[in-house]
Order: sequence, then C-alpha cells, then structure tokens
Amino acid sequence: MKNYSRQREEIIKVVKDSYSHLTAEDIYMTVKAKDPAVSRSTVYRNLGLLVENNIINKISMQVGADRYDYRREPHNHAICVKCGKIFDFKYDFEYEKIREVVKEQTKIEISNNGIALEGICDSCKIDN
Amino acid sequence: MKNYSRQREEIIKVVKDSYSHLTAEDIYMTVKAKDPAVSRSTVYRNLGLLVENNIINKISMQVGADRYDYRREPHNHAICVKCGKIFDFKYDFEYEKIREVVKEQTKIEISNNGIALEGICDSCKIDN
DNA sequence: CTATAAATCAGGATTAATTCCTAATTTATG
DNA sequence: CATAAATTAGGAATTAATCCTGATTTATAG
Repeated sequence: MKNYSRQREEIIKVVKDSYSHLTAEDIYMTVKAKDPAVSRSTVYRNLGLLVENNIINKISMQVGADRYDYRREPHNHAICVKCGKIFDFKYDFEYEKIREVVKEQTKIEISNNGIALEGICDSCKIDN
Repeated sequence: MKNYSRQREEIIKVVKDSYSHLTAEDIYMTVKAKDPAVSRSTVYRNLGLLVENNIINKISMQVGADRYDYRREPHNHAICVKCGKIFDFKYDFEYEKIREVVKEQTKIEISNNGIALEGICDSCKIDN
C-alpha cells in the first residue's frame, strides 16, 4: 500500500458504497463496468491488502466465496450455512474486554469488527 | 445418516479422539492408515453429514482448508488469519441469550458451539 | 433366509475460488 | 529526467471441495 493506484481507489469505492456483503467476483464485475481493463488478480490482490490494512473486512464462509464489507462501526453477522445469506444483528458485546481477554489467553491480536455466528435461516429450514 | 457404516464410525472416532482442529485431509490420512481403501469423497461426505447432525463442528478459515472438531462443551476459538493456528479461549458469553436475540432479529437458528474470532498471533506478528 | 429397496461406498473427473507468475506499465524519488 | 519501487493485466496453476457413476453394503418386508 505504498503507491497510489486508480484501480485500488475504485475497489475501495465499490465496497464502501455497497451496504451489502460482496464477493470478490461481485466487486470485480462492478469495477469492470467502469474500467473494463481491470483484472481479477488486481481485485484479489487489493482486497487482500485492504483487509490487512483494516480498511475492509473479510468474511469467510462455509458456503461459496468469501465476502467483503467496508469497516464501519462494529456490528455482528448471522450467516446461513445453507444459502450463504448474511444478516446483521445488534447485541451489546463488550468488544474491548473480549479483545483483552483473548490477547491475554492466546496472544492473538483480534481484528474482528464484530462477531459472526452461523446457523440455518428461515427459508432454508422450510425447504430442506 | 440412516445406515450404519464402518467408515463413518472410524471418522467420528478420529475426530473425537483428537483434541485439535483437524482438516478433512488430516482426517482422511488418519482413517486411511487403518482402512487403506477409504476414499476422500467418503470422508468429505461424512464430515458434511456429521456437521449437519451436530456431532462435529466445522470451522471455516480465512487461510487453508476448513477444520473440524468434536462437539463437546461450548468453547471459543481465536484463529490466526496468517498461519491458521487455532487457540481455544475462555470467556463467559451468554450463549442462550445470544441465540435468542439472533433468532428474534434474523430468524437464524444458530448452531455455533462457541464464538470464533480472528487476528494475528504472536509469531506471525514478529516475522511479517 | 431371500428379494428388493435404500444408503453408502471408491475412484476419479470436475468445478470454484483463489493464488501465483511474468513481462509491461505506472508512480515515487533524487 | 533517470532509476527504483510498486502495481498492473492476463493467464496458468493450485487447492479444496463437490459431483458423478457403477459397485457394494445395509435395512426392510415377505
């Protein structure tokens, strides 16, 4: 992340402007609409850099491709492991305290911007 | 999960006896040591069934293959997104209350057996 | 028991998502 | 303006997981 690039700016913009949870492919298609020369590897490389620099979050999924969202205020995700739908939910976790406890017990510096939980959504429960 | 199978029993045993977080490949290799005829697809198919039936947990990773662990008392995971190491940690989450809140807000029936957080572990922080 | 149906299997082909590689281009630096 | 550093496009390669087919095993019903 040392030099400016038009492509990276556009990728950030796409993720920032979307309030949903996009896949790399979604982002690639959207950027490509504006800049047809952009390549998939540029999208993947930049998404990786942006995650490393805590500008966006990566959500690893049990089903389908990873998702990305722009890092705003902390919020939580409930993910359906059948269809991959992601819902935001509110819950008053003590993020700071959790971070400290984890650091103390495991030496891991947590980067999560919320807590992700998994289960089965309503419509997947019906048609099983 | 209607019929008995020797292969499935052995897969359960491997996951149960290991107190670490195994990949499908780890499990395949261990089962194969006892039963050289077992196939990879049998391992994948059964792991899927066992997850669906809440006998084991699947941990989706930002790096490398998914991991599996036997479903014992609830416990939490801190995962290094660089090297993929998984550490257990203790924290007194109100699992039941969280489950209710998520159900109410999102209609998702949570299956998690604990909470997973991500970050960078000590040794990955040093050699970056 | 034996016949039939249902579930499971092995082995390998296929797919999906991501990473890696290379030579060309762009951006920063002095 | 010249050189070094960062980034790119495009496509090949890799990885993990799923899917397919015909054979085998297990359960069920007579």
